Amino acid sequence: MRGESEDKTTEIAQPAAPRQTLHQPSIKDIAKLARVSHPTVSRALQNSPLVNAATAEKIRRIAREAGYRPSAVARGLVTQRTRTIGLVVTTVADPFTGEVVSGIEQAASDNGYCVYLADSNADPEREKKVVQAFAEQRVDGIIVTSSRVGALHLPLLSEMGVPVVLINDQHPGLVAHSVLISNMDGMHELTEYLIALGHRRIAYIGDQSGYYSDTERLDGYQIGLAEANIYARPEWMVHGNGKPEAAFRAMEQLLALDEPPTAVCCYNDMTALGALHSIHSHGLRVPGDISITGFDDLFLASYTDPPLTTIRQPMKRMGQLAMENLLKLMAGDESVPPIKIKAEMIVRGSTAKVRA
Amino acid sequence: MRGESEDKTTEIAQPAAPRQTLHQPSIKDIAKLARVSHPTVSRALQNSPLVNAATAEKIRRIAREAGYRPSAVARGLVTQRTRTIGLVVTTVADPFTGEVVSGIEQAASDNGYCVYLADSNADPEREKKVVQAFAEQRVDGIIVTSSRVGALHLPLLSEMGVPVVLINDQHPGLVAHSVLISNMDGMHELTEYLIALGHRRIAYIGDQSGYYSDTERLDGYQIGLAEANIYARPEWMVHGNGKPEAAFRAMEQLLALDEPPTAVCCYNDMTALGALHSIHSHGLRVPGDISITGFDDLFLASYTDPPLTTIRQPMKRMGQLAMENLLKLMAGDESVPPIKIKAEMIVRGSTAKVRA
DNA sequence: TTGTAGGCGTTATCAT
DNA sequence: ATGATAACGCCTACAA
Repeated sequence: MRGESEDKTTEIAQPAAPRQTLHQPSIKDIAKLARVSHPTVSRALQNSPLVNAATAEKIRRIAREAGYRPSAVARGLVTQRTRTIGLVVTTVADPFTGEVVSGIEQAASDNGYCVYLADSNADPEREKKVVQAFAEQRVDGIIVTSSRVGALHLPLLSEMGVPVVLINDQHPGLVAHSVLISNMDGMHELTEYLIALGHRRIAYIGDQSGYYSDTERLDGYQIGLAEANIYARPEWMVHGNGKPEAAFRAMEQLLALDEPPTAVCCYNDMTALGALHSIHSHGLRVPGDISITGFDDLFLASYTDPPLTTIRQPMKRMGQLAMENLLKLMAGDESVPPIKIKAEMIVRGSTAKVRA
Repeated sequence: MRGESEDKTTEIAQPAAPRQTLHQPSIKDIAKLARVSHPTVSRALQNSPLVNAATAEKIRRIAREAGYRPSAVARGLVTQRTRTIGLVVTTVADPFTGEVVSGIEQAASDNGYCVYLADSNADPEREKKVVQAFAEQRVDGIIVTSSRVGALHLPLLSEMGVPVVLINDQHPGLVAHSVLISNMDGMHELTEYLIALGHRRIAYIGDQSGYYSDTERLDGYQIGLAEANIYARPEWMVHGNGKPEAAFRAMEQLLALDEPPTAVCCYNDMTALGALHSIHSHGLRVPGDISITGFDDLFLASYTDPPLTTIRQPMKRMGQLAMENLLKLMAGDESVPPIKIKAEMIVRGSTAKVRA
């Protein structure tokens, strides 16, 4: 039961007490309750050693009882650091991105950062808008995942003067601090594996052309073939867009060839999903008639029929690593190296020896 | 080519120009450049009619050229509105949640709101922490999706004094403004459909017990059976946890029965995925030997083998609706009704007439 | 150990 | 139509 008449000091003509709707209490309210000055409250709440232990404890108790929450916006204004990062993705409604975001969020939260999420929908205009929004929110850093338009706005990004980390960017080379998977090695390994299984007619269903990850994976595929002295016939290399529907159509093309491939490397698991569908719809069997490989090791790669041989990307971990890199950068560490993730092949049921 | 020597007015002994690292320009910098006062800049940038059209245009031009971005944090401090919402999910790395988040983000962004994303990992402690973080960020509103712990912290939420919208909450009834799917109707429809196909031994693989959506779906299933005068044998009703692994085990139980079911209603698509796996591993066929139904209509439901008969939840749309409701609430509209989404059955290949 | 006095970058309320 | 001036809630000197 604290007294009600304690504000004698400021009692003189309080100009009709603005009668606020009793919002969150401010630091001054707590100070008044604890009969100390606001700076003391501030110090106590930050566990500063410069404040008497007993009063500090008392202040903390009072603050707790009053449900006091320091305003991050006021703090941000004075400290010029918001402890906030911006995260821009092409779309969260994508299993790969979802995992990455989850890893980032966790690492951010563990380190006292809040994350703004923005979905660009792969639309350059939208991406531009969200970056500007982040600038206005005065985020301390930015992470961009799998951007297909990143290059366009890197000037805009750098102009903000905050560190930027890119994950699997499709137009790399412009920003130093990124996290990426070794696309070439991964696809190379898959191709070698298929060749070891006796395959000779091996096709590749890619992403849209012009993207970095597709180019790298295609390289890995071509190198694999070249090393085995197999001529990579142009009609073996077709394009999808990273989603099943387009991959379905691409696979149809391959099946229509005079000599269809006995194995198909797909740009990613989603592409493999579409390819599987096409093959099944022709009454053919995987891996009996055709072997299929994916890339990513999405959750669903274990649950396709048959389960996919693929390359694992540690998506959650990649998110964490990106955030950790960003933390270092925000702390002023200049020597943050880009991170290259090693590809790991996961062999499952979608690949087998070529039919005799 | 603007002159370099134009700040005559303030040239007198600028105290050694703090030599800031040339951060973002402030409204005062723009004011100085435009030779007006900051309030005028503020007005011009808000397209206030109270400012001369010509000078307004000039100010806007200068601001643009200087790359000026008004600080949302300073604005938030004075206006007491951050145009920011908090979004707490159990995990983004879940296709269902991903879609919902995407819908929310889009609607938020379209209305000038930024969204904080927090991943509670289904951990009550974490969920509590993120809500507190949101409180400190002074978000204008909060959306919680599929919370399994929501009930625990609703007091905490309401204490913040901002509107809260729940999506498919597992402990409803405590907050008025939510978006949810008609679980019972959906599962009822599926059950009726299976019965119409001649099935009599129909099982149900649920979520963990105690959750609202599971209870409702179980109800729909039981009512469906009851209406057909089929006794729902207790051993037909088993529990998973919404994920494939647990569903696999649950399905194993069902297959071990003396009289295994000829059809199985699964709590959701993920559960159906596990059930499919189990059935296939026994050399049985879907729908030849057993019919299977899912719930959600995730992307992958079209790509299982066979594709799943299921109930569509318009996830993205639900996210949009939730955000739109929140916008109304934040605007002070008291009469925002809860939204109940109608279930829509999608018939695909995983269901067929019972074997003769 | 504590209190007083700025100031962070806006918007809002007065004047003029 | 524009300019002073005062908040907003906090932190950081500096003073006591």
